[in-house]
Amino acid sequence: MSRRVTIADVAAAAGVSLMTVSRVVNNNGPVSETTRQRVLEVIAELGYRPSELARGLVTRRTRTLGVVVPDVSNPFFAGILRGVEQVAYAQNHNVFLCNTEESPERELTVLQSLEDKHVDGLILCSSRMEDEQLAKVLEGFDAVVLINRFLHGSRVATVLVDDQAGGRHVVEHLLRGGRRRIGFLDGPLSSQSGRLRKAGHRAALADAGLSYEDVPAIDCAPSVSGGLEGARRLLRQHPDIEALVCYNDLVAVGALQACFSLGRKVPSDVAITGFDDIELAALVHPPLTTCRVPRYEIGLRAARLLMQQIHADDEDVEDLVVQPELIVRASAP
Amino acid sequence: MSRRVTIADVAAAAGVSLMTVSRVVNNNGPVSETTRQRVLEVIAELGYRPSELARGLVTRRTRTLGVVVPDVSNPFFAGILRGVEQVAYAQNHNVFLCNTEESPERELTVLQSLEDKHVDGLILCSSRMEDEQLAKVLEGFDAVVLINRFLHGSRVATVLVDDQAGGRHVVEHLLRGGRRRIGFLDGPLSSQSGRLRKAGHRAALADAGLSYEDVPAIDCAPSVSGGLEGARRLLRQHPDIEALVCYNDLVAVGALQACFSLGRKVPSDVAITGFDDIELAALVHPPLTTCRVPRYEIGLRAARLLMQQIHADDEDVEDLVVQPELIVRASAP
DNA sequence: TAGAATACTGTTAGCGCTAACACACCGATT
DNA sequence: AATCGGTGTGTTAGCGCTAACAGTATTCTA
Repeated sequence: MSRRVTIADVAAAAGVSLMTVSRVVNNNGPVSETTRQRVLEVIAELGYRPSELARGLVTRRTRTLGVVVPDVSNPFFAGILRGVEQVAYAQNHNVFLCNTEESPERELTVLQSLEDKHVDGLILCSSRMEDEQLAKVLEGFDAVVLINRFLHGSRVATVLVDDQAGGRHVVEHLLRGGRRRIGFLDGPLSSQSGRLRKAGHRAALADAGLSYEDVPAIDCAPSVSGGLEGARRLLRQHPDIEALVCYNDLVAVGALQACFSLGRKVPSDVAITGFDDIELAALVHPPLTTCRVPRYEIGLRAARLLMQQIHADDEDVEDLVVQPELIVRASAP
Repeated sequence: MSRRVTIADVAAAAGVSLMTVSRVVNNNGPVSETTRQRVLEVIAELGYRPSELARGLVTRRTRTLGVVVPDVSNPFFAGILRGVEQVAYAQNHNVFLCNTEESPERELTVLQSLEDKHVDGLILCSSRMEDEQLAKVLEGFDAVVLINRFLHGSRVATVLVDDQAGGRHVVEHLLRGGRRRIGFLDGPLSSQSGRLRKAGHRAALADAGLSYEDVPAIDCAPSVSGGLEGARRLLRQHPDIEALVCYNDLVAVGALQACFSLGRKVPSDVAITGFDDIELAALVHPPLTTCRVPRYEIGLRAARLLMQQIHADDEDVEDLVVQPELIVRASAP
């Protein structure tokens, strides 16, 4: 790479001062039409492009966002990231991506490095840090949006999924289909989403005059094998189950495999529902009825919220709750 | 955000010059042990962190990489990205992610913006740009690694998948299993990977004394529906087919569905193979025999190659060919 | 026609940092 | 005693850019 063309080169070649070039480039301040044309010509000729580094140092705007996720190769976060990058691109910003790999130490490290790089804003997904430490680190940023993480006692914009409504949709759908004896594969106890979805299940049952007390329910790992084992146990303990509500699509795929190995037909013997609507959900046999969490849209809206904060003068902070959508397929028609 | 602590604040508080602080921070140049300790104390007390922006401007190193992919939400690219970020993190670099959404114009735009941001190196996946234009744009970067794209007549480091070997593995495996009458769902004609895999198929058949001429083969879209349609047509035209070799796992899933709807048992009537080993491959029924493309590892190795270039003085450029691995599952035992 | 407003351009300073050099001080060498 | 080389520190300049102010020349107002 030969030396980059600088604003000084352009100024010299066009026979004007640095500021005149700067004014043309940034399109602010008055410049006569003839001068502007001459400068633009020289710029095109030399292929001048302003250094964002130097610019950022003086303007304190880097046109740069940070996105921190546990793991990009998780389709959920990849979808969010794509949404964020879409908005960033449309507004001439670039996106730093950082994986935390679920480690709070790494999370802290990457947040600091993003601060050192002077990002204009930060989108932090599913933070695993303690409230107090998180609040402190976030002070280093001008604009922040949290996704899937509520920070108590702090005015930070937040985007959340309405898991409770999603849980309710799923159960109501099964009840409408005439299934009364419903079993639950609840996923890991530690999951906040799981607890919220469970609350939604309970509410739907209560509305239908059913109690949650004697309902067959079991925790399981949020994976295919977790669903397989869990469903086997549940179906053996409660052979009268007509439907299985699963924590997410992976668990539901496991449940599907369990039904297959136990000779239970899906959906005629047992209906199955998942959650998230990952690609896989539509591709297994039978395809899964599930609750779609609009990950791309979450990314879009979080990024828009962030850009709003970046450009706004006031400190007002908006929150957002995204509604999941019931997707009916053959596993629970 | 209150004003950041600068090196001047530290220098003043410690009663030394800026350079002494700089020397302590960067651990270069001689500093007496007592001074070093005092400076370190002040740094810790004030919470000073050097501005990467200012540093980058003068050192011409931003500790920043760019990764350009068609679409992060494609698991293949997400896996690569994760590998790259892993290496970057380990070496204190940050990663700019850019999606091109398959648009050459957008690709050009993001490449320019990465140049403007002074990235130390670039990893470009599956570039859709013309050779000539690409070569020109890449001149703006000190270090470049291309993934899944060969650039003729230019010395650019490249990481490629050995698709031909992969294609060969798959067919050889089927032949070993005694299947002689093999059908091919070749994917889109435009795919370079597809052509290479096809060459591998042909070589394996030739080695077994079989000609490729009268072999049932058909192009199809690289998707589930493409595979479904293609397999239906192929199986109807050639009812004696014992195995289907599919362009990728999605096509294979479609083929699986086609066999199911035609009442052909997999693998007893028809064996099926995919390519890529996406998550889905292990989760359908029966699970797919496929060829694993190690996307995470590709990311790792591309990033290491890039870091090597960044730190090396010479202009030497290494290439890399990654071997796909045959994964045998129930769809073609 | 004086004075003010406007349009255009230039100069200066500085964002936060480090490279390069300058300098003072020490003990060791000739 | 003069010279050398090392060690620790400071000073200066400048990376590439823009904010803020300072001119000019021109036009407008009363």
